[in-house]
Amino acid sequence: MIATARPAADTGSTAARILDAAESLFAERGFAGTAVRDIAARCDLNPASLYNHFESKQALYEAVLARGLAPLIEVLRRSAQGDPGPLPADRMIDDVMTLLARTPNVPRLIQQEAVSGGTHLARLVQRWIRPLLAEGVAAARRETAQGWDDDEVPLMILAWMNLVFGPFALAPLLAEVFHVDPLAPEALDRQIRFLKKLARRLRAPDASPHPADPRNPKRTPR
Amino acid sequence: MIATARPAADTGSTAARILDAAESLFAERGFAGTAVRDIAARCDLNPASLYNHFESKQALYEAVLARGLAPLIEVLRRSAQGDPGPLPADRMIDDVMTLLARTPNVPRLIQQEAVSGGTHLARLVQRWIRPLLAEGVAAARRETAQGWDDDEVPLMILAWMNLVFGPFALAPLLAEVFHVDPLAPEALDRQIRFLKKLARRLRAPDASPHPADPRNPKRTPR
Amino acid sequence: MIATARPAADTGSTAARILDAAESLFAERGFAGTAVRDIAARCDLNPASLYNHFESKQALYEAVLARGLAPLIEVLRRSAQGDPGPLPADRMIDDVMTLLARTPNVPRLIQQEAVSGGTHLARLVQRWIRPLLAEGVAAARRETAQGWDDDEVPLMILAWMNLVFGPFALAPLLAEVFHVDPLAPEALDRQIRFLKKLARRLRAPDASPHPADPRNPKRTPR
Amino acid sequence: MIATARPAADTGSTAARILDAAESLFAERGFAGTAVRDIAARCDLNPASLYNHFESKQALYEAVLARGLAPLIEVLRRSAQGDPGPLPADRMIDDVMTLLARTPNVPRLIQQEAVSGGTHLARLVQRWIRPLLAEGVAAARRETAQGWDDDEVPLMILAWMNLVFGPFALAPLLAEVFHVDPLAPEALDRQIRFLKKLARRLRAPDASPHPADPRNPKRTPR
DNA sequence: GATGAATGAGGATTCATTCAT
DNA sequence: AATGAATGAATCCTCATTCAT
Repeated sequence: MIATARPAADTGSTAARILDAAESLFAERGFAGTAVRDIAARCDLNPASLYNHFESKQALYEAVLARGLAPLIEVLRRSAQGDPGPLPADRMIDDVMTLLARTPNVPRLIQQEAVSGGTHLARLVQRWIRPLLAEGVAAARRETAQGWDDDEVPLMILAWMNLVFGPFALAPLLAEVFHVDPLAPEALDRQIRFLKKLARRLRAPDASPHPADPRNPKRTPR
Repeated sequence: MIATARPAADTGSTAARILDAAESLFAERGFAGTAVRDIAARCDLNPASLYNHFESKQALYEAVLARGLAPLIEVLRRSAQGDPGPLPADRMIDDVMTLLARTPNVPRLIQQEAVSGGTHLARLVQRWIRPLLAEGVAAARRETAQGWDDDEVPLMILAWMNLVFGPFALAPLLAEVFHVDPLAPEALDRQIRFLKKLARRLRAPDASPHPADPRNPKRTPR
Repeated sequence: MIATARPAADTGSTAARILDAAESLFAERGFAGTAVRDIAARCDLNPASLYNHFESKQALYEAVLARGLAPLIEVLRRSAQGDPGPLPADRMIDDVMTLLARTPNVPRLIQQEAVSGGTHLARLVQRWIRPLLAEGVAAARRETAQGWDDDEVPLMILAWMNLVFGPFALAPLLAEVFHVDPLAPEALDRQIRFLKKLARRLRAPDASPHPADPRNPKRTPR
Repeated sequence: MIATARPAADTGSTAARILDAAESLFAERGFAGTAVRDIAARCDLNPASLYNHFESKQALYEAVLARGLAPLIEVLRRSAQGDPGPLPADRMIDDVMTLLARTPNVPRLIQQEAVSGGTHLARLVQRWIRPLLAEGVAAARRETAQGWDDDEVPLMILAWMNLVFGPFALAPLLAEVFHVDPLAPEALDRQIRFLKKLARRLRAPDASPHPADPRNPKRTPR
């Protein structure tokens, strides 16, 4: 099993309890795979009651996205706008990963939507992904400017999006493969350190790849 | 819309036509979101006919996975076992990306499953992901040995998995954001070149641009 | 058509209305032959509504059996435990037949199950038939002790089971053959009198069968 | 499990194999509960092939009934018409039971139909039950004439029908209850002896154990 | 005579949603 | 705000049957 975070807040309003239940289920099973009845069951509610708080399954889904994505954008914005400091990328990694550690369902929700390309996607992109990417572009330009062409920036953004979201989105798979919880604090710490190291290397100019490649000295022809 | 490849197969056997239709739909909408009726409609078949070829929706789904993943593992294996040559990672990137360009649904299928953590996941991992990772580990160890600790290897594998699958899996999102088909040949070429450059940099020692860099840069109080 | 009794119950709760509809249909057509949709139609309900009251067709079927068989067992028990009196069998026949006259579907349900030997049978036997037979055995032993061996008791029980249930279970056939309703009060009265007479004869020692057997001893002329 | 008889004849024509498979399945599960596909599977045939031999499921069902019932009527007729002998009922019991022992599915088929009262019933009655009863009436009149009123004859016929068919029809139930095969030779022998004893007693005048017996013995107040 | 593939009708059940209470 | 009951649409799947091979 995977740590699901956001544990105590659920004792709040009914709407919040519903959002929590819905978030985890949507993250697990996607929109189509989640039954309203199951959301209701998870917060000890009659399915009908749910409609006192949200107009429809669709509306609930969008509320879940909004609640999950707003803080992410906010963090990105603040992280990008703050005092650049010596290592802006490092701080951004820290900030974003720290946030995602508390809302690990968010990357899964995005991934689900991104893969699906359903009707929601256009809206998702318009309302959330674009602002999110805008922040990313600014940061990326500043950070990885060394040795990267302009038309490589989108690829770099996409790469970082995958590098950052991936470990969260694939958490169920990783848990199954390695039998450890990839969302445990120490695992996340390791991931953060790894990402920083990675960022450092990407910032560097290329290593002269194989000057006199000791690894495979004599290219034996076949 | 996104290029879906495998166009000519439609003229093949009925079973192949069903697999094609199912693959694209499962990739788009996931298992739960795909209706058997829609699969049938997409290959001009009565839903009942489908059951002459596959025992159930579940069995069809697994056949889709098998057909999609077997070549991927095969390519990885061959790419890893072949003559290493001077730049094994480059060749692997070439091989894998070339294959995925022809079967762009496969990464989406994996991503869908990986995120969901459903009942299928355990089987998927056991039968497909583990062999796939095994090949990856071998390659990664050889390639990225310079300057990476042993316990960073799994993270590196995961990172590459995300870097390689990501552009395919998120193709719908990218198409929505950039209004270009990320699976078009030139886009893929650019992606391949980008990944190779990335691999080269990761192979290099750190640029260590900030020699006196303490571990945690979050000094600046907010 | 055959009188189906239990007419007023329709005004009862929805669950009771469903049970009534299901009982008559299961009795008529058996479990497999009965469509949920038909049950729903018979009580002016949407098929889906039915699932608000019973978990499945199977569960509904079992509820029907329970409702029908519990009173039968109860009557048998009371009839057996009561003051034996001079003619216990007669009273038992009265009691059981009177009950069955009000729930004529019950013998048909049992017969359907008994003949089929399906999956339900084992449960039916365990929960209902065994207790039912237990009462029967006690009664039979007391009643028909005269002139019957111990190992004939099970056969006697079975015989009476057939004699008592048969007229109800075969009611549709009898109606078709004789063009009268075998469940009409006067028909049932005649049946009860017949069974009592039969019981009386079975209690007697054998008639010296054919003392000086001319083919047909005393052809009492008609 | 219950002995199903008719073992070797199946090596005959395909049609006979189909009839055998259909007979046992119809007896087990009734008409509605039996799938053509299952009949086909039981005789290692493609469902489509079945239609080379029978026009429809319905036609197959009727062929099964015809094949099963014709011998029964024939035996009854012969048994009734033959030299009456000293104990005509005994010989009839012998004949019928011996036949049914070889075709134990027949009583189950009749019972299934008789209970159901379906569309087939009318035809079944017209073509098979009436002739069958006609023979029965003749025999019954001759045999049990002593001490039975005219209007009791139908009841007597029905009673005997239940007594004779019951043990076969309820075989699955009996097997479940007593954990013995009620169709085993020794069980059938016992049954035959029991029926003969029963017939003898029914032929006798009442034991009239309670000379001053009021109609309703339920005197004892509770 | 046998079969694989195809199909319209119907099977039970689940779905999101509504509404009176 | 909460719920039990109701429902039309849709779910996956099975059915008896047909037909070209």
